[in-house]
Amino acid sequence: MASRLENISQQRLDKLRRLKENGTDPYPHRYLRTHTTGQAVELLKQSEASGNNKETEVSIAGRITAIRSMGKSVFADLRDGSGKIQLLFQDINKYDKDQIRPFKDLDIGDIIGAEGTLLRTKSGEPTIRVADFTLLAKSLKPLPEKWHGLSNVETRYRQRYLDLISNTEARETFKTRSQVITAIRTFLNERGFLEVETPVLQPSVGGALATPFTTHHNALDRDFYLRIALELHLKRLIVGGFDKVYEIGRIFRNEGVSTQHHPEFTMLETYEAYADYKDVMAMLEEMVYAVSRQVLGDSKATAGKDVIDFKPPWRRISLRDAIREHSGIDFVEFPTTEKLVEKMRSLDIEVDPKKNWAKLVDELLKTFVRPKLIQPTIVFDYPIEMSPLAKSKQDNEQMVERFQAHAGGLEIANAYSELNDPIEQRQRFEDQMKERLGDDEEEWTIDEDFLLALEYGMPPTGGLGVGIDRLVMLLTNHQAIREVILFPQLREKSE
RNA sequence: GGGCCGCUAGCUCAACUGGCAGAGCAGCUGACUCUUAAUCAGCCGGUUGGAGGUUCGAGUCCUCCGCGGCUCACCA
Repeated sequence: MASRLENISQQRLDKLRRLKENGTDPYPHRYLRTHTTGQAVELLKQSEASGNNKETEVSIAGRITAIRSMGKSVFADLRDGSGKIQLLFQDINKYDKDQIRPFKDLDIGDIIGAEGTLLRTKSGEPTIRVADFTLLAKSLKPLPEKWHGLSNVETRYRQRYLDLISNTEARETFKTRSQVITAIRTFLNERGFLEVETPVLQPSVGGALATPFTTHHNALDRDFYLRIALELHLKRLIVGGFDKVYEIGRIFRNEGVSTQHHPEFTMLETYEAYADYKDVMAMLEEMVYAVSRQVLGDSKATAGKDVIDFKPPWRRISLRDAIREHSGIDFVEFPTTEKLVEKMRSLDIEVDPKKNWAKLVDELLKTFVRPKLIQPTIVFDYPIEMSPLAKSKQDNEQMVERFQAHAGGLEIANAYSELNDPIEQRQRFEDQMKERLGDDEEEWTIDEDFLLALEYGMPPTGGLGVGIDRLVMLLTNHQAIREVILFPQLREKSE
């Protein structure tokens, strides 16, 4: 027995065959439209405002999303990238004979071009009275339900095009995402930053502590890693004399997937010579504020039950004070792993015995502090163990000039005064490798070329990393990173 | 990887403590010249994610598997 989908597809294939037999090309090459639907609606408003009673002729093109047949008159909704407009096929019997057959074979989902005159129906709907139309692409599959749209999460991700056709909210989210990136580029370009592109395939990974993806280059017969950060190459460019650089690029981390993590995501990193982390704080505030106003038209964004206001200045609190405030633990009083573990256990906090002191501090931040940071908050001054690429504070060798910005309970930015002492940098890399991989230097992957670059001299520099996906989540009120990634990674579905 | 939840027509959803798998939309046929979730009449449409099991009888209970969601773990 044929399924319903097979029936529908067969019917549409029959229509396709009929159209071809009658000389209609169901997939022609181009169509000359004079207006988008949005422009057509605007044009109608203008001519109404000017009292111009002459009927304006337009041609538009898009997908038919609804058909309402009234007998001799038929209404249809047509949507393009700018919006939608209603079509009126009035007294279809008056159409040319060779148009009637194609008209009868039109389906919801087909893409057509239509020309005609603008009018407003008595219920006020902007409409084009269609004089002639052209089939531009025959659709062979039924669209999701018109009223509820497509709600199955898995299908929305696997067939994002259906999500975009059916769900206004999805369209808006990804338009916003695009606008956010444009606004960031505008902001940075106006400040004299140079946008650059650096390698995705790298012989050694650095700039973050994350598990990389590995791949293989056949001709060179060697393995490469997909980058886990942009940092080390951008700082080479600072060495090279580009004083302000940025990159907006995809990075890859071979780690767990969650509502806040995705194996490939988009990072903005900026580096500015002769600046320090305080300059970066100010720039970040201004940038997010500018982006919010440009994209949302407001400094405030709704995030679940909260309203986040990005207007500077943001609250600033040291990591030590933040953890003390929210967990009651002053980590300065517990300067060793043993003492900190003891203190945490005394407060009934479960402690992973594999974690070192820095990781425990990080856990305190993630568990007790971050979820509370709804309004934009800059948490600054981190222990040196957590930050191998950051410059230590002048008055305290154990702390570095680093901050993370949080909003809506998410970490949205990480920044520091860049360590530019090549000897100290090498030492920090080696300490880090020992910590992670032990004394077996064969296992270490240290970016020697980066260290070499530092030896030529890098100016004092302020660096910044912003998770674009998370920023977009905040600005579009989404709680899952997959909602702001067009084609999220999913397991293959076997038949 | 662990825990919990989910998967029924193309889409959105029903189906009591195990008892004939149903509706709306979409589609097809017909009526209707300003409709807009059009309306009205009729019709078509199912491997209930997959494989086993229990039972007279399984969408429903059990086991295994697949995919997804949430959550924990992981995560600079």
